[in-house]
Amino acid sequence: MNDVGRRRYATLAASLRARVQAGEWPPAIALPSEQALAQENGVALGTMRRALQVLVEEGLIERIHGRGTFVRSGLSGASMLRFFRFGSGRGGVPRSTIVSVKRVVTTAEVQRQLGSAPGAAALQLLRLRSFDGVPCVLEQIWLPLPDFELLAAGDPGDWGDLLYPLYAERCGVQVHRAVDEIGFGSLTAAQARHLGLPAGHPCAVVKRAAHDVAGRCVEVRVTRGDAHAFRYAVTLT
Amino acid sequence: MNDVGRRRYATLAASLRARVQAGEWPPAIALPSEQALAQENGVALGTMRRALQVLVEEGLIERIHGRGTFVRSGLSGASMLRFFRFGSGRGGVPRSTIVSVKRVVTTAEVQRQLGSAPGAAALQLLRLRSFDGVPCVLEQIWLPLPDFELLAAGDPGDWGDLLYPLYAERCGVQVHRAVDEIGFGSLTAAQARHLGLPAGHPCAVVKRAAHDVAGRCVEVRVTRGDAHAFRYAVTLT
DNA sequence: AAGTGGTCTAGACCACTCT
DNA sequence: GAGTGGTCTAGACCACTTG
Repeated sequence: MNDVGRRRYATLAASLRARVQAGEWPPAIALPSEQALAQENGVALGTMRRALQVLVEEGLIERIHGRGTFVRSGLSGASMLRFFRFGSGRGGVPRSTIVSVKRVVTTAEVQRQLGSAPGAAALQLLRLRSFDGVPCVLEQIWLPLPDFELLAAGDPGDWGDLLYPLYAERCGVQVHRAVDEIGFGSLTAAQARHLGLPAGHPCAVVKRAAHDVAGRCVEVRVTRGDAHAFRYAVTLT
Repeated sequence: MNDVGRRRYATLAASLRARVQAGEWPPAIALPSEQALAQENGVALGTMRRALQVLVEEGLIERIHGRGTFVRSGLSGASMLRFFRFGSGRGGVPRSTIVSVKRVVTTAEVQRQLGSAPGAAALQLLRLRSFDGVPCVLEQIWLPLPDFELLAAGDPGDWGDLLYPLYAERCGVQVHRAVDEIGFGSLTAAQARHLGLPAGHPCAVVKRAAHDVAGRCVEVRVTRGDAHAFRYAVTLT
C-alpha cells in the first residue's frame, strides 16, 4: 500500500486503472481532462500525461485530439476469419447462422477458463459463418449465465452477423481483450457435415478466451476451419 | 525533402533511423548521449528523447540506464521451436544437424522474397533439429550469395546449434526482423523420413523471411513439424 | 471562443553503470 | 566521481473538435 520510492506516474497509472476497471467512466463519456487530473493529484501536467500514456499502451483507454480521453470500447477486428483465406471473402462481414442454442452445465475445461463455480450453468451456441452461402468456419461458444440470460430468451434469428456488439447491446458486456490459441486437429463427422467437408478432414482449431475490461472471462470459443485455408503472419523484432 | 510543419521529433527520428541503417554505429558501441544529440541538432533534451523513443518502439535501438543507447543486435528468441510443444523440450536449445548444403539457382518464389535478380545463386541448407536425439522440425533455408560465400566453403560440422550467431560471426550479417507465416500442409515422403513420421502426415509449415537492419532480406526459411505438436497464442486488444 | 490533447522548451534532480 | 539515461516540474504555444 506504500508508494515510497515508486515512480509517481506508475502510481497514478495504477490508480486510474482501478477506477477505469471499476467502471467509473462508461464508454463514450470522457475522463476528466489531463489538466483536471493533474491538479486533482497534485502533479505536473507532464507526469499525468505519462500516466495516461501507460494506460493507452495497455489498450485500456484512448485519447482523441480535441475531444478527450475515453475508456476503449469493445474489440474491433477480432473476427476469426482473419486466420483464414477463403476465395470469395473480400473483406466483407460473413453471414452468421446460429445452428443451436442450449443451456448446459459446463465441462471442467470450459469452467476453468470461465472462472465459474463447479456445476455452473452456461449458454452454449453453435454458429456457422459463411461467405456467399459457402460455410467457412464452425464455432462452439460458451457464455456464462446468468449474465447472458437475455440471449437465452431471445430469438437467434435477429442477432445479426456480429456477436460482440450484440453482447454489448443486450447484455451490457464489453469484450476488451482476447487470447487466441492456435492448434491443429481433425473434424468429427458432425462438424464436417456443417462445413461440407469429409469426416476426419484436417482443421485448424482456434481456442479463444475473451475478457472484459475488469479481466473477467466472458466468453469461451472454439473455432474450426479447413486447415488448408489457414494462414497467419507473425512479425518478430 | 521539406520538413516545414512536420513534428520535430519525427524529423529527428527519421534522420537517426537513416544513420542507424547506414551502419554509423556498429552494435556494442554506443550512440552519442541524448545531451550531445540534442545539442548537435539544436533541440531541447525532451524532444530528442522523444525521437529516440520512436526508434525504441520500432525495435531499432535500445537504451540502457547508466550505459548508453545502442543499435539492437540480432534477434533473440526467434527459435521455430516456440511454435511447437515437444515433450522433452524443457526450454533448452535443441541439437542442430545440417543434412545438406548446396549451391542452387533459386526458384521464382524464393527469389522474390530474397529480392535477388533472376538466376541469382543461393546457398540451400537442409537442417534437422532434435531434442535428445528425437527429430522435431525440418528446415529448408536459402541464403543469398555471395554474402554467405564463407559458409559454402566451411564445414557444417562445426556450425553449432544456432544459425543467427553464425551468420553474424562468419558473414557479418545481423538478422534484425523476421516475418513468420503459419500454415498447414502434409509431409512428402522424404520430409517424413527425416522426422520419423509417415508420408502424408499433417504438418505445420512456417515460412519465414528474415531481414537485416536496413530492411534487406537475408534469409528465407521453411520449417515443418508435426501438426499435432503445433500451438501458438495471440493476444488481441 | 472555449476546451481538449499534442509538441516543445529549459532546467532540476534521481538512479544506474563504469572506472 | 563522471557520465549515462529516467523522472518530474512549470510553462508556452499549437492543432483539433465542438458549440
